[in-house]
Amino acid sequence: MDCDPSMAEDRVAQACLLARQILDTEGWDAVTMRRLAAEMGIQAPSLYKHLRDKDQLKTALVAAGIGELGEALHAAGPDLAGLATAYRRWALAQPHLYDLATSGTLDRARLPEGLEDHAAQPLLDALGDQDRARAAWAAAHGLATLEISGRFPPGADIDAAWAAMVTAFEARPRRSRRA
Amino acid sequence: MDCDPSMAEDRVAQACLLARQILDTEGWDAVTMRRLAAEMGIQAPSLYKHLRDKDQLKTALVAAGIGELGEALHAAGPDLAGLATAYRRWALAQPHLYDLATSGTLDRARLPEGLEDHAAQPLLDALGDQDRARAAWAAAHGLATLEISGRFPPGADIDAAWAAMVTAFEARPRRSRRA
DNA sequence: GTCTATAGTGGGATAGAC
DNA sequence: GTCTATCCCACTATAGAC
Repeated sequence: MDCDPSMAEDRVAQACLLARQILDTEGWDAVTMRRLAAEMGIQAPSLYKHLRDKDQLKTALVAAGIGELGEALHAAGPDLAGLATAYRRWALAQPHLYDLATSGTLDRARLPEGLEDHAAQPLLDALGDQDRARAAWAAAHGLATLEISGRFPPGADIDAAWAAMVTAFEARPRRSRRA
Repeated sequence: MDCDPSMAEDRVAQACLLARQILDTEGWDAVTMRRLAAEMGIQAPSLYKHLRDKDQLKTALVAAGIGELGEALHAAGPDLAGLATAYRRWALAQPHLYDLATSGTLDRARLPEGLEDHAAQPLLDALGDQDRARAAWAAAHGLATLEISGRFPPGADIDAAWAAMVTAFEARPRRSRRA
């Protein structure tokens, strides 16, 4: 299942797009089957003729989020500073989808094969090896989530924190990267 | 309000300790007013003679979490590697409390004054300036949350990712730290 | 494919008697 | 400070008629 707008006459795609809309503006808790149905002009139980359960919807949104974030990174160019900016910008532009896609457990079996790897590829290319790439990904994720949830203290210079993260990971590690 | 065990005859402290216990073993969703009351041997409505609402309980647990994490960092010694290890160990030892204390919005007005600053002090000392300290804190937070929620791919070397983070932040930045 | 009706579950919180 | 009785809310999901 996906949320392709081109097939919006399909009830499934319609529900998915609507869910995305509600998610973006009000968060996942606001996405209920009753509300989806109401806004589609049908009764809630009728949704279950099209969707197996609510989790199917969630999975589709998570996949869309990971995919879009990956596209943003692929479009950003190879240097770490640009990747960080792209990552941050995408996360802040749709904070609820970012949270949904990156928090909590992930049922990899229900996601498209290779989706995560493809999204992470630009970071791997920029950092040189898996371990540094994972550390940098985690750093970006930490900064993004803390910024989204307003966890930095009121006067904090968040731009500078992102810049410090980029600086830290730009320096080559002591031992040369694996051949 | 706090969760001091020494005053466990107090209903408030009793509820708080019990909540902590349930949180640690089953997560925040398992902490319900009904269940707390049941395990205390009273009826749910009676809880509201002692607690204003459920959020009061949550705030106390969040404060306890931040405080304990801070203690772990203060006990760890000054070097970044040791701090990272202490951070990771504490987070993994009580993942549910860690999540509760670090995810979602934080109502600073209801937290003890200076609690966060005190907890963050060791990182500030180790990193030299606020921006690097915030970046490193975010990196540790990202690694911890991703590890707790099982977000790293099955074969990932998580130890190595933590080590790469420490290495990245150990190098001094290009410009000398502010005098 | 839609409807009505409803099951089943869970939650937070309040009123008022004792 | 405890109780009983309840209210309110919300949700996912199913059964069966049309």
